[in-house]
Parts: sequence; structure tokens; C-alpha cells
Amino acid sequence: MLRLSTKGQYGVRAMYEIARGYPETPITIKEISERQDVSVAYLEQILNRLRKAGLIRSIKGPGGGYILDKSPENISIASILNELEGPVALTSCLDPEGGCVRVDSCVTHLLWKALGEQVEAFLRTITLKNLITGDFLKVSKGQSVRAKPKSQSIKESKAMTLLKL
Amino acid sequence: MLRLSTKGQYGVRAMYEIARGYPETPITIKEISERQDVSVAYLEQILNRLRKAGLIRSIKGPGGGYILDKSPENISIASILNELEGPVALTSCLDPEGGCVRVDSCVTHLLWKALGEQVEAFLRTITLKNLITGDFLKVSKGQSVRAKPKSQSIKESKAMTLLKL
DNA sequence: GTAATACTTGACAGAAACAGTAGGGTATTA
DNA sequence: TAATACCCTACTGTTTCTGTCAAGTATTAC
Ligand code: FES
Ligand code: FES
Repeated sequence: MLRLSTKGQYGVRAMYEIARGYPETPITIKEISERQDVSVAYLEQILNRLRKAGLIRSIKGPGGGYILDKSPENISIASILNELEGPVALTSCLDPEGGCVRVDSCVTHLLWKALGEQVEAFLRTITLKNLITGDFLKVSKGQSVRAKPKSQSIKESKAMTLLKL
Repeated sequence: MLRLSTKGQYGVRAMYEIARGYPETPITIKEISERQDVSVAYLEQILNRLRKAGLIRSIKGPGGGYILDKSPENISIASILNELEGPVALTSCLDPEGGCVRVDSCVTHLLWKALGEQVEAFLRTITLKNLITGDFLKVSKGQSVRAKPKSQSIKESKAMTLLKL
């Protein structure tokens, strides 16, 4: 249950490759395709949406490719998935579009809502920077990653709590 | 993204109705159908699987219906969804069946795994009892629900942590 | 200016999962 | 024996997913 689409998965993996070239080196679709085993045509579709969302910038012609439009620590996994799969909505009743007449009397509505918000909050705390350094995993062992958390927009505390299994 | 199937949703809502009759009063599919706005035929399919899983028991003939096979506080939302949608597996690589050759070199594998485990852990802490009393929501406001947690199989502490948004 | 590189865009199609219906069968009670 | 209520399998239309394809535009190198 709760399967992530391949678009979302590939999107994150592609963004990881692009992030590795930040801030100078553009990376081509072809390179991403080879490193991550995803077809060029499919990646085109995915990266296009991420570009329109303002997460990456493209450079045409020889020597071109894609580069991040922000620094890796300011791009969360949530922002990538949001663009490719829409916001977390465990039920159609919770969908921005959907809506439901039973909401008020529904016993499960708040449950799905709470869970969805937790998931989204978690994904907002993990950034491409974390993916590159891999430090988000060590947090679960009780180690402090940074002495001074710099970015305020993305909090690490939540990830630390959640990963403390 | 991360949509729950209607089978899962209806299943939980049906179990809620059955739980309300615990431990004495059997409830018929027809009653559940009316209260929760789900067709009888579809509910038959859903409840059948839950019965085979040992979550509920059925009584045939007039005056019959369904009753819980355990007490409401010992039936978690996770156990219901597991039966109707299978275990949480954000990617096919994480599926008990699936498998993946890239696992070791994959940058995202552990991320999806960690998130999936968090979701499942959360769902294991919410029970039908919580759904009936609605107390699982108040926890987020820092109130203690029970002085002495009785059941050990299902811990409330995790839900308390997670809901503290 | 021409060729090669690389991104851009929209349409399309096969496959799989989902959501639900249909119809007949079995057990129990009154 | 009639009515109630669960049991079981199959099937089907719809939607979503997972890509592919083909043609186009912009940039660079020579
Ligand atoms: S059925 Fe729509 S909110 Fe529960
Ligand atoms: S691609 Fe299978 S584990 Fe990441």
C-alpha cells in the first residue's frame, strides 16, 4: 500500500544527480539516464515539470544540461514530489479538489489528515543536501549532524524525531 | 500522492461500525452499508478478507452479522490496512516480493524505507478503541489520555510523539 | 551557415490497478 | 420451508500509471 509513482522516484534520483553538479556543472539528461537507469524520453518529461516549477534551470546546446536553481539544502524531497505527484492526500476527501459531504461526521477523516501531514512534514525536512551527505540517516543513531543549523526554512529537528525509531 | 484505496478506507470505517457492537451485538452488512454509504456487495468482499484474517467473526442467519474477534484496543488500523492493501511499501524495491539490484548503490532506498517504517509504526499505534473514543486526537494538544497504559502490544507513546505537530 | 548537441512539447498507447457489480451458493433461524 | 444473512468467484468498465514517439527550438563549435 501507499506506493510512490515511478515519476516521483525517478524525479528525486534525477535531482540528486543534478545536485551533485551544483553550482557550476550542468548535467545532461543522457548522463542522468545512464547513471540512474531511466530512459531519456521519460526523464525529459519529468525534468520539464521540475523546471517549470522553478527547481532547476536548463541550458541548451552543447555543454548544456540542467543545474539546480537553489542550493541543495534548500530543496526538499517534498518540493520535488509535490511537483510530480501533487500534495499528499491519503483520500479523495482530503484532495484540494475533491471535497466530501461526510467530512464532519466521518470518524476517519482526521486520522488520514493527521497522517498525511506527518508524512509531508517529514519529507519537507529531508533535502538534497541530506541525500548527498547521507547524514539524515545517522541522526537516527542519536548523533548531531550540525552544531549550528543554518537554514531556518527547513528544520532538521523533525527528521531527527521521526527517525528515532 | 500516496492515495489510500477505497477498500482500505471502507474497511476501516466498516470495522469502526463493527467495533461499536463489541462484544455482544452483531452488526449486519446492510447496517454498515447504510451508515457508511458503501454498497453491500463491495462490503461483502472487504469483510470477507478481514474475516479470513481473523479480525472479525461472522454469524449467519437471522439476527446474525459481524462481531470483532478481539477487543477494539487490540485491533490497530495497520492490521486492517495490511490485510486489505498489503504492507506499506513506498517503492517496488521495498516490496516483500519485488526486490531490486540497485539497492546497495541507491541513494533513496533508505529514505523510502525509513519513511515507510514510520508510517506503519504510526498506524500500529492507532486502534479501533482510539477511533471510537476519539482520544487519539487530543494527544496532540499535550494531554495524557490514560494514567496507566494497559496494553503492551500497542504503544501509545509513538502516536503521541508523531501527532505533536 | 551548417552540423551537432541538447533541451521542449504534446500526443499517444499498452499495461496494470482500482472500484465496483453480478449471480449463485450455503448456513441458520423462526 | 421461507426468510435472513453471510459466502464466494468471476467479470467488466474506468482510471491511472508508465512509458514511447516524433517533431520542434535554441545554442555552440567550426
Ligand atoms: S468519507 Fe469523506 S471525509 Fe470520510
Ligand atoms: S532503485 Fe531499487 S532500491 Fe533504489
